[in-house]
Amino acid sequence: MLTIGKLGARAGVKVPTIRYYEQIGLLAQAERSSGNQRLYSHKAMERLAFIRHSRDLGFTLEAIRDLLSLSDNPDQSCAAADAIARAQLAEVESRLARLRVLKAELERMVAQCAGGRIADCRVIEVLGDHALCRSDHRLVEIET
Amino acid sequence: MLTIGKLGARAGVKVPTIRYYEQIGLLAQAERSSGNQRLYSHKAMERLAFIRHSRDLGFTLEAIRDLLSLSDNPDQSCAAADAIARAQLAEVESRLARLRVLKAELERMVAQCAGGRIADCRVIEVLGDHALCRSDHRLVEIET
DNA sequence: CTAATGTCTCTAGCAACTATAGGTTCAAGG
DNA sequence: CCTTGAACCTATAGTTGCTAGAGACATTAG
Repeated sequence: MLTIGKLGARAGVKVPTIRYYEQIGLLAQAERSSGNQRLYSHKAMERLAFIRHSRDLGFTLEAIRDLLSLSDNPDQSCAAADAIARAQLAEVESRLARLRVLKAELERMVAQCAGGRIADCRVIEVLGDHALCRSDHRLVEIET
Repeated sequence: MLTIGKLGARAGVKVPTIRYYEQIGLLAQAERSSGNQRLYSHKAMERLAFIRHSRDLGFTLEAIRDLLSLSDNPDQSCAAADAIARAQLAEVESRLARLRVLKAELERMVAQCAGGRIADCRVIEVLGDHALCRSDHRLVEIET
């Protein structure tokens, strides 16, 4: 059995984060030692590694909660797990698209800054007037 | 003069968000009507548009605070504004790089799922075992 | 045995909003 | 002129995913 510190070191998760996961019910309440310290089995470590890995891949804790409950029922269809992963992929793709536009805009802003005074600076100008942007990186429509 | 609702509609910012910006001092306290309702000038709208646009481009409120104080003092050098934009660009580039790795990993995961039972599900399996991943996306920070 | 480290609980804080409750003001229809 | 309903007001609490701190108890190395 592992103490919480060793578990954290092994799974790459900070100790308060493990306690937080237990608090929100993502991890079951850990066994306790005679001195009331948490003790973890190898199985608990696998579960934590699963969570850690999913977080690395950008899944929300809510999605991970669903994925965990799926993996606890191995006889169900995996369509639900597949759907969660696909949704995450779509989310990542949309973020990528938006960031690419943003990067182009920032590069343009930086390239055009001639190093003069603020009054001439395109950074301020571009940020103050959306019409000066080449592309529409806005996420929400403006109502007039 | 615009009421807060019209200002929000025009600038594409929700009403509580505008009040929040005032509360944290990003916007000055608005003038009030005889009935104590906030009233905004065209100038206030430009400032809000500047904030909105900067948020769209991924600047934090702290960076925006700096940019605003720069644009309020137009006779300074624009080196500071340029530095903020450059830092933002570097941040965006690193986020892009990380998201590209995630996307590849998610695509691989989803593509391998044969659609059977959870017990055979590649998605669950990969999430549980980082060694099945092609890239070490774990070394990068989680912010996406 | 003692000192250092690890662990415990509890509370509060972070960004950047968003939501709710309970009240006031304003503009338009009858 | 009056009423209705939308828009406004304040204040507080909730969101996500942790992180930090305080003060007390447990364990371990020397």
